[in-house]
Amino acid sequence: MNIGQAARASGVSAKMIRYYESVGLIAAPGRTQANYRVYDAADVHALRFVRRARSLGFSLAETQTLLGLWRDRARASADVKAVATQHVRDLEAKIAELQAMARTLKHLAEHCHGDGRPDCPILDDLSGDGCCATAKG
Amino acid sequence: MNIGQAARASGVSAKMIRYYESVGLIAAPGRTQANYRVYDAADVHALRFVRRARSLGFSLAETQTLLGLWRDRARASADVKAVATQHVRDLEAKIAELQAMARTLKHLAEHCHGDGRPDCPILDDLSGDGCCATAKG
DNA sequence: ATGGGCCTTCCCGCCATGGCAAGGTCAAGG
DNA sequence: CCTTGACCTTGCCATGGCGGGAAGGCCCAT
Repeated sequence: MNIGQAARASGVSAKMIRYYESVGLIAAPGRTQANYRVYDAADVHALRFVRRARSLGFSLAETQTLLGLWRDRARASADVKAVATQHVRDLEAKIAELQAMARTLKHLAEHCHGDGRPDCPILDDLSGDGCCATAKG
Repeated sequence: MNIGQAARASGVSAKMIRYYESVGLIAAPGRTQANYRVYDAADVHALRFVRRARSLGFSLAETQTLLGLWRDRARASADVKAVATQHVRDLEAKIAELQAMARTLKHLAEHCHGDGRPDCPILDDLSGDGCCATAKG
């Protein structure tokens, strides 16, 4: 199986497969005499694992850890759970951060006329003038 | 006012001030004979504006737009509001994406024993095996 | 033998920022 | 005057995950 077929079978682009190999996330596969990479079903399975982990927002480093645990039949599920719950905490921290931005901005936008006049509480807030309707915090 | 003083006064690092100048976000300031950048209070005000916009998650491009509107006394507040509400939509889309990840992961983690046994629904999900049955690898 | 589709490596771009290095400048103190 | 140390200058490298593209090799069908 060439890299293109593995890419189509796994949903990971050929470019990314090479990249994952280069950073040590997946092992270097065998090569043909013409130096083409050769993949098998297990490789495709691992690539799909990576794709799914990435789609859940795990970094490549975390994905590498998970891949290691996946391959380790003697793993403790607690180790997997620790990675997952830490990532949930990271996600929730990021969500809270974005929500704070959105909340502030929505509040400011609500108080903006949104017409042809130049007066704008959004710009007032950004400029730090603290003029009329600044909603900080 | 040298760049270091402007950095301390604005909360934007000297490195970033130079970067913002290089990408055209802020205008190139005057220089001393020794080629040192010279800033005044208005520059610091603009830098604080940028810092606040960045802290609300606006990209540099959006920040540039907002800076232009800020400086344009004939602006229509509708233009500002449009940038802000679009950004709110972007933020909310990102939030929804992260929440979907967190939801899935929390669900999986809840069903993981988290003990010394190797069986783990998180890995099962990532490996695409399906839900609970296959513990073979 | 030629065309096209695949493969290879290598480099550049994104975004926003930090870090480091080599050199110039300035003010204070010995 | 000279040193010291804090500051400034430019420039390059790195991050994280990709995408794009160039230049060249390989394979298969016509």
